[in-house]
Amino acid sequence: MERNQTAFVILGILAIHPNQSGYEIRKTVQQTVGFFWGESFGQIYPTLKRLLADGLIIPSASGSKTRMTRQEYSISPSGLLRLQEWLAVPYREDPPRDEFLLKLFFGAEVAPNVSATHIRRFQEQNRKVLSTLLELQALGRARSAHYPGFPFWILTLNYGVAHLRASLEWSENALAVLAALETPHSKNPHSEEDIPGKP
Amino acid sequence: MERNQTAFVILGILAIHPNQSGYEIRKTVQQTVGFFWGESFGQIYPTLKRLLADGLIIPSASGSKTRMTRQEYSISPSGLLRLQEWLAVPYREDPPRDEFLLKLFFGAEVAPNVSATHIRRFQEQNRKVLSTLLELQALGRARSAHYPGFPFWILTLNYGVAHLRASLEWSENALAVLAALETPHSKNPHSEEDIPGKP
DNA sequence: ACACACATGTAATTGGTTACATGATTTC
DNA sequence: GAAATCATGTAACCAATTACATGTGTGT
Repeated sequence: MERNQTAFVILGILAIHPNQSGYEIRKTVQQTVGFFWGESFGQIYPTLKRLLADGLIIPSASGSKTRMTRQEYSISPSGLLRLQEWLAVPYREDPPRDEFLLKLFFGAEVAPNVSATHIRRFQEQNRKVLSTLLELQALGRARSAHYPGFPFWILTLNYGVAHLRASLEWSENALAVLAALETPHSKNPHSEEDIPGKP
Repeated sequence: MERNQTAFVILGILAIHPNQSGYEIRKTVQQTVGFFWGESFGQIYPTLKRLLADGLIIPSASGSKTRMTRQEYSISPSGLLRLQEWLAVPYREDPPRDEFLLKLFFGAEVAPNVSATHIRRFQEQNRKVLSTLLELQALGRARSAHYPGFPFWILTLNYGVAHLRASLEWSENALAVLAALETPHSKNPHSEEDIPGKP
């Protein structure tokens, strides 16, 4: 019945790195799985309470870092079991919704330049994320290679990198197609561009 | 202020192909943008009513197909304007949430085989979708090449195909990595259980 | 003194799925 | 006459975001 995925993100993060506060958990999420998963405080804090009530996490006194008002948590044995249970269940694929592709799909209703603008933004965004992932990869190899989770982290990073590269390659071609749409072959004496469409 | 994306999907679909009922719209959505966008009846029918009340779509008598109880709609001039307006606005990127990657990321908490099972399922699923997209591509070239939207439809299909191929390539490698994890550095059947790399 | 990051929480809203309820038409 | 598909809607529920509210510690 458990649909609240936030609970499992928290459990998983605490399994890797215990003694974290809600604030820290969120930061960790952003820094590790951020490129394919997001969590908001409005979700984290209530879930933390529920996990505590269910005995899946346990409070741990803030040992050292700061003496600020904060509550740290660690995963409990039953929490780990719960996490492992969930990990064994087939992932559910939620209906994808990609607004970028949707706007592109309806591109014929507006000037080609509108779609080109979306694609250029998409390109920039992907380049940015790609560079941070590559940094993460380098950093990870230097810092986390001894963790048991390391091979899995690299796998997800590779996935991200592969998809970002596919996106970037695709967008080069897409921009070329749109440019050809804007300059129809007959009107312009200087243009001999043939449309990319590779077989 | 308009956050309800369903409205724009409907508008866009009706712009391409008028005189469709709610039922048909959903089918069209599935058959065209289905691989990156989903809509449920619970969302479509109320939205249809709202669009009608706002004058963005107009009822059209069911002309021919069947004489069943149904209401067909077409996009109105103001609806088309509204759609074009929306298309010009930068797409918003919703926080991605990929449960498959999340489970893989936490893979060290369970036996490698658990993750391998997820990946194999992922692989199968991707292969299926890839083959339907390739079919769609062929069908599209035969049937819809004369539509003004055609180049844009092809673009989104190409995007899908590129990503699915990236996923499939990645998963081959991922399975190899996991297999290597299960059999620690031993190509030799007579290998002794040796050091799991602790410096 | 001020800004910024740390830190925790609640309330309102919403976008969306799922299940429920109902019935007509076609096809085997 | 049973099953599948066509067809329309509502109600319950829920996960999640956003905005709001409040306060502490650190560095400049």
